[in-house]
Amino acid sequence: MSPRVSKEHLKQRRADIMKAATQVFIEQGYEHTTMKHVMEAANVSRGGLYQYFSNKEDLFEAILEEGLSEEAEDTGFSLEEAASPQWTLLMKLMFGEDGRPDTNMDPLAPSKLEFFITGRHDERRRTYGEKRYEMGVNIYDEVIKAGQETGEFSDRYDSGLLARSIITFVDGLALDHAIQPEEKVRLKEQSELFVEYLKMALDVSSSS
Amino acid sequence: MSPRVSKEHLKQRRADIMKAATQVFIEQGYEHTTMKHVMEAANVSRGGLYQYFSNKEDLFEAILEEGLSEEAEDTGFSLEEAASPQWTLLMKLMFGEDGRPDTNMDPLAPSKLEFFITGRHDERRRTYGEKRYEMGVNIYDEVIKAGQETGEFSDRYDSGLLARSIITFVDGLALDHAIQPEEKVRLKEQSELFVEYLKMALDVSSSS
Amino acid sequence: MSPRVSKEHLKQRRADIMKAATQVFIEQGYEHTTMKHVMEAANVSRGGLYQYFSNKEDLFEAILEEGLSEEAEDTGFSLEEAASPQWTLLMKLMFGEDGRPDTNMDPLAPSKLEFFITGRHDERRRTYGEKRYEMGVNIYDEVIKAGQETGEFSDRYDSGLLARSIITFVDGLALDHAIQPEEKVRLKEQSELFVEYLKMALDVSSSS
Amino acid sequence: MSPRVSKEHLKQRRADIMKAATQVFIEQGYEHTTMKHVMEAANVSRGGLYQYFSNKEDLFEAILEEGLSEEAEDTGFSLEEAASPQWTLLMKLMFGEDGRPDTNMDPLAPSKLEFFITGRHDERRRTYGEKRYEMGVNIYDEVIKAGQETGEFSDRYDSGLLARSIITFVDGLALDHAIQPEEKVRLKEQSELFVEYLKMALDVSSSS
DNA sequence: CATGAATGAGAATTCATTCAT
DNA sequence: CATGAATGAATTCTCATTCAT
Repeated sequence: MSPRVSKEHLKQRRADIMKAATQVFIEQGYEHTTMKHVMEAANVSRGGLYQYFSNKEDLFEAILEEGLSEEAEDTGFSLEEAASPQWTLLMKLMFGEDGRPDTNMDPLAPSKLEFFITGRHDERRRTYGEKRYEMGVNIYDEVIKAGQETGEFSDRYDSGLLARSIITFVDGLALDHAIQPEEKVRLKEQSELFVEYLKMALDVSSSS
Repeated sequence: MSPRVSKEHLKQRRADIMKAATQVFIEQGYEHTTMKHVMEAANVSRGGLYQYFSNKEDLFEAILEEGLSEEAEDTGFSLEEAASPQWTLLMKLMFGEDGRPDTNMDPLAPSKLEFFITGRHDERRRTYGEKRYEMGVNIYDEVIKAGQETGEFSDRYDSGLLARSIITFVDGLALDHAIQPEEKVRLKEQSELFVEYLKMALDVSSSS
Repeated sequence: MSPRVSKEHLKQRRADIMKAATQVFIEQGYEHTTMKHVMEAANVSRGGLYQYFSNKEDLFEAILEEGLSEEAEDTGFSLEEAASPQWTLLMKLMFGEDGRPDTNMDPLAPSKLEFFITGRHDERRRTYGEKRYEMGVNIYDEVIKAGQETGEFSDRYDSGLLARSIITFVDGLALDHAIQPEEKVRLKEQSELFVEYLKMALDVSSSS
Repeated sequence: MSPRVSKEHLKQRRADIMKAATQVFIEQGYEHTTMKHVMEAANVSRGGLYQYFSNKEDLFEAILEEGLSEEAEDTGFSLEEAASPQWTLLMKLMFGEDGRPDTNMDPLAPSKLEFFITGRHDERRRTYGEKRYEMGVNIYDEVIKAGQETGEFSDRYDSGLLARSIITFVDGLALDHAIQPEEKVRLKEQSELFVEYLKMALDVSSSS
């Protein structure tokens, strides 16, 4: 009656496939990745792969969701550090735990962009993309709003709009970096510049 | 046996195909457009199409180039309006002839992003993309540098970096707008906000 | 190490699977039914299913056999009602216990037709189909022959041929009904008409 | 401007493919025939085949339609032979030009049955099947009705019902013959018997 | 030059069946 | 016996590109 292979094992297998697939997506991009690539990278048979994911889209979305929940964990953590100023929070949100602009980018980002951009005419994908966009906006919006309420930030600009501009910046950077080599885009410097933009818009003192 | 069809005619035919193809690319996106779509839209036979463009990539690049030269014309025009302040020029560069943020976007932009992003692992396409990026940076760079030299702009920030941040913003906006409906992205407001960022960074007085 | 599960239990399980499978076959047809459908309907694991039936064909044949033996029981019963005229018997054979044309059809009939017709090039299936056909012919043949011998029926036509024409009619009706809605085929009326044909051919007085 | 290959050639190619496909369908049946079989039999490449027929269903329907129009031609011919009694017409309709029961059957008939029976849950196919059934009924109905009006036939039974019984018989015979060898079904004799049924039902004198 | 039929590589997906646990 | 993960053969369909006419 009990399953031959433990639930753990199943989860593990699934996770393994996703891990291998992630690598493939990073290397080949979303469109150019075929299920065969994944099969080979994950060392699964065709049928085996389809047992876990019913198609490429499904597989990719699973990877996206995973990324999301990981982020959420990280973020959740951050938000608990209650006392810290909203500005610190904002920086952590944008640049990860150390809150400093750096040279790292999510290596899957280009494929994500691909996924959403090539699927922009697909109802399902579009909706999904919008949901994600909204979530992204909301996270930043809340932090900014909080800062504006406590007076830490100027409320000269609408928090939602500022939040959107952050997303725009992040997406634009991901896009450019997907195509240009790092040194052309100047990832870190641009990030620093954008932080300056934000400081000015929020009246955050430079010393922060 | 002189050519049956004049060079003019050929040029015209080519232009017609490009025009029709542009529409198709706008509607279907780059990846999802097939040569058949183009054939039908342009009313050319398969062979005919391949006579003018040896493949889809070639066709799309021709359209890109055309767009570039048109822009260049526009820009060239602007640059001749010598006396105007660089700020005005900058705005015209970003938002077109009237120099004001608006709701319009290049309708082909999403497909362009697609083209470069799905082709990021292709040597040829990548190089081409880099060239375009560089050109974009240069145009903005020059205007900003000019403004900084005349003292119209503060030189607190590196002109190349500022130029890049404009590109990042424009690309990010195009990307988000490709996926989200206009009202979610708030195209115009974001543009206005970004202009504020720039004003602050360049010390341009708000009255401009 | 006595068997953990009683023979009874096994039989029951088998019967349950067959019952569930029958439903599936009725709803989906033979070809379109997959073992997965059956698994789910019967609440058996894949392996479990294959323990009882080594493949889809096997499973379907089991169902067919069951149907046959049930019919045989019914028929056997009928035959024991010795005194009744052969005509009554014939009608019971064709239309069930009440011996009257009606609107009911074996809901599995379409799938049976499918089974035999798609498998007509398969040696095994073909042989099986022939056996069944022969059995069907024989049953009717015997009754008609009996009637002819007692003088109840005219012997103008060969009993085997008449028997075959009954099968042809029944099969034809099943086939048409499988595809057409009842009202198009006029199941009951056609049956009544066919009974008239038979009466005429057998010289059975209309009052019967 | 003018097509390289004449329209004739095209039509010919299409006809050739259909002819080859018909053979394959006859030999393998509808379900078991794959596009690859057809490709090989017709000596077309995959793409070539799909240029003419967008899938197996489409191909088969084309063959069906062709058969229909051929029949219609034949029938049209028959109907013009005005003076002949309706009975003769009826026999020609059932058994072809010579109007006599024989041993021939449409070799594609089994596949047709397959097509409709396996597709009985498909909206499109079902509708198509119903249309064909109706057409078949109508043809017989009209002839019978005509005969009844001129008094050539008894009008004891409803012409529509008689027409249906003919279809039922024809379908039943096709079905049984698809599975049984000819000698088991006794094609010719059954046909003769059915003609007797009809004669009795229509009061057609035996000498006809 | 133009035409469009033909090609065929490749991608996705489905399912019956096996087999280690 | 039971389980269900794994397998892989088979099939459908798409499309960029070529090439004979």
